[in-house]
Amino acid sequence: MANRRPTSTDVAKLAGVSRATVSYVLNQTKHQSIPLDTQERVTAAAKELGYTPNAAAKALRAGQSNLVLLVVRNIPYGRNLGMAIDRLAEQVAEHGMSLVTWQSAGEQSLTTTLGHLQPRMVLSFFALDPSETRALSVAGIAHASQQALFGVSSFDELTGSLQVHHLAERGHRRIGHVGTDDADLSAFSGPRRQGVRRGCLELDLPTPRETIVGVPPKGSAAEVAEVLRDWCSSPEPVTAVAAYNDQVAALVMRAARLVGLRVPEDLAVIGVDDEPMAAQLEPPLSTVRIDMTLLTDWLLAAGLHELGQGEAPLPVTSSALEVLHRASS
Amino acid sequence: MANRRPTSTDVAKLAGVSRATVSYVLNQTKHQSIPLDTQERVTAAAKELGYTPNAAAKALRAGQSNLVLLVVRNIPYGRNLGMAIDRLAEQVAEHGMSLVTWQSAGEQSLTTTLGHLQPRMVLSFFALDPSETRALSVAGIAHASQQALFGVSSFDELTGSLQVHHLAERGHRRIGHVGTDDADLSAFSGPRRQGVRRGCLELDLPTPRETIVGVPPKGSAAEVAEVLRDWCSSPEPVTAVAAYNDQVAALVMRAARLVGLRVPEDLAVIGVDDEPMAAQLEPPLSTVRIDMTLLTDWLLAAGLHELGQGEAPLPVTSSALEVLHRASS
DNA sequence: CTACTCTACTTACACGTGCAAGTGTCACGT
DNA sequence: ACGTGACACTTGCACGTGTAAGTAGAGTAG
Repeated sequence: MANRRPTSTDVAKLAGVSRATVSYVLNQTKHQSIPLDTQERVTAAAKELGYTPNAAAKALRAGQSNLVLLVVRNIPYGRNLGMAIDRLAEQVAEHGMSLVTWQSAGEQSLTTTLGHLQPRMVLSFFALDPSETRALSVAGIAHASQQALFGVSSFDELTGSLQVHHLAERGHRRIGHVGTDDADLSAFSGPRRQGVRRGCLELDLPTPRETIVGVPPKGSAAEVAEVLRDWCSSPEPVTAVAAYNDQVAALVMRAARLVGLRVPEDLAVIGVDDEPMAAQLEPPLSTVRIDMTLLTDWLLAAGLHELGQGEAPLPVTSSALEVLHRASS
Repeated sequence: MANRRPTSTDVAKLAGVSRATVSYVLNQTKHQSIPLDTQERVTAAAKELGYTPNAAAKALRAGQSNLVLLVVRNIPYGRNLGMAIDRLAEQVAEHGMSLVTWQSAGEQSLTTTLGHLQPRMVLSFFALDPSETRALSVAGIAHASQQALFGVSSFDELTGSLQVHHLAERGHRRIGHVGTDDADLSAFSGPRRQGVRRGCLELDLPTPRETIVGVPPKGSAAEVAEVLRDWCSSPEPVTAVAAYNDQVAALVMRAARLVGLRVPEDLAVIGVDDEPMAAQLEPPLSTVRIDMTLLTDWLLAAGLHELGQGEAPLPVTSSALEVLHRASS
């Protein structure tokens, strides 16, 4: 008892009341009348001891915690996602809960963390494993993922399609897609490539040329240069490239310089993400900006709806995406 | 009982043993001998019901949780930090715990989250508020921060100093520092600027010129161009710029182009962070790479030491920093 | 004087877990 | 026949909390 954290029993003793009274005062239980001076005695005692309720005991008693877990991947997210998380944390706090983030590494299982954490709600940017989803529903944890937002064809597919539509508007017909095979990014890279294909189909453009490169620092400009040389010297040369993201797009621009292609005259380039540095490239990079706050708002609303709070949110559709036209296209 | 998650009591009933036996089997308690067939019966029952122990009850009983909280800021961290977090999560898992991340937004108080989460250990990249530190020690939560690593003069101060040393080696004497006043980054921007000053002192260089700019997209190349024009047209012109980070450095390079300064001939530029795009800029950007994994390793070791596990780690000092010389300097 | 209501509490239980201490059974040595 | 010890369990408590149900005392109405 020398140095353990104070419990509500300690507060009760100090205030000269029973533990139940302490609980009623601190939780402001409605149907229980407590005179003001007692309330003050209790709160004073709590403050003096620096009492904070034990979260584990609270959660055990309540049968649920006050935690919201946001699941992300090791993606090169920049300030955009960071700000969206801040906003999400604030909104979660307004509901009396706390937001923490879990980043899935390769072999780590979400299940273990869920066991340790026992959150009330899980939000994720991508679809979880079936086994994980099952674990969630067994445990009675609300769950919302971006996947649900657009059904099978994910949000990322739209970005690819938008890239193509933009390039086509600028008069391009033969499109190349530079994707990536990075394992962490597979949830995004597949749909984005698919979106480029779909965009070409929608606009009656020829099937896009495609290649794969590692996201920097894995991929090198030299290997991309090789591909560009091939694409642009063919009888029907590629005149525009839709890249997996801004980093790959930067790599493509650098490769173009190596090969002697001018951007955008000989080759237009567009990325995805609007990373802060994209506008500082030479030439400044056109890109598709994803409004993360719309996505996180949707995620939270969907999660709350599953908890029985609030309406089911309307689909966000394309309002979360915006093509930023800069000098590279 | 229709649809609640199974408890160890349910497992016990199904296996035809007492709850204690279940506990002994599942926790593999050493000093308790249980015949193999009973063990199998219990594990089979647990699997059949999909039993996972209730984290809250476990934490309550044990007096501590299995969670490690990593506190970060809304910083434009790229893949570097992401990979370091992955690694950290793995190491934490080896100690039977789970890692979650908390991102501090402006007004959010860490204390509330700590109350909801009750982690066993808190790791942070920067110094916490005194009130937060106090809350941690009252609650008996181990805590390690990068601040402790270098005492008052933080790690980030070294980056600034290294930038100057590199530029001086390349023959530059009049250095300019382009910092930032972004509130989220104040923990880093102050020390880095201080480091640049210290570097100049150490090498007997003139006091560096200094300016402040918003990190993109807040800051614009035009305003930086204004400053550069001033710096480079003075009788003792600035010939090299140490930028707060790569994003600001990119802004500086763009501004240089606007003013007609060639990089690196007229103006050398170096950043910090080695963001993936830095190498794709024109010219490729010199930068100071921070080895995040060394930092997170240190953090974890320090935290474990506070928990009474393992030795106190040795200071990392400068081995975590590396100047990457590219074409911009 | 009795019955009843209202206030201001207190008592007591339940949440699910880990583990110390206890219990019954059997084999073995003397 | 009688300890003795090993085995294979079970019983029961404690962790800190929220809250339903109970209660003592004061006040009020009949």
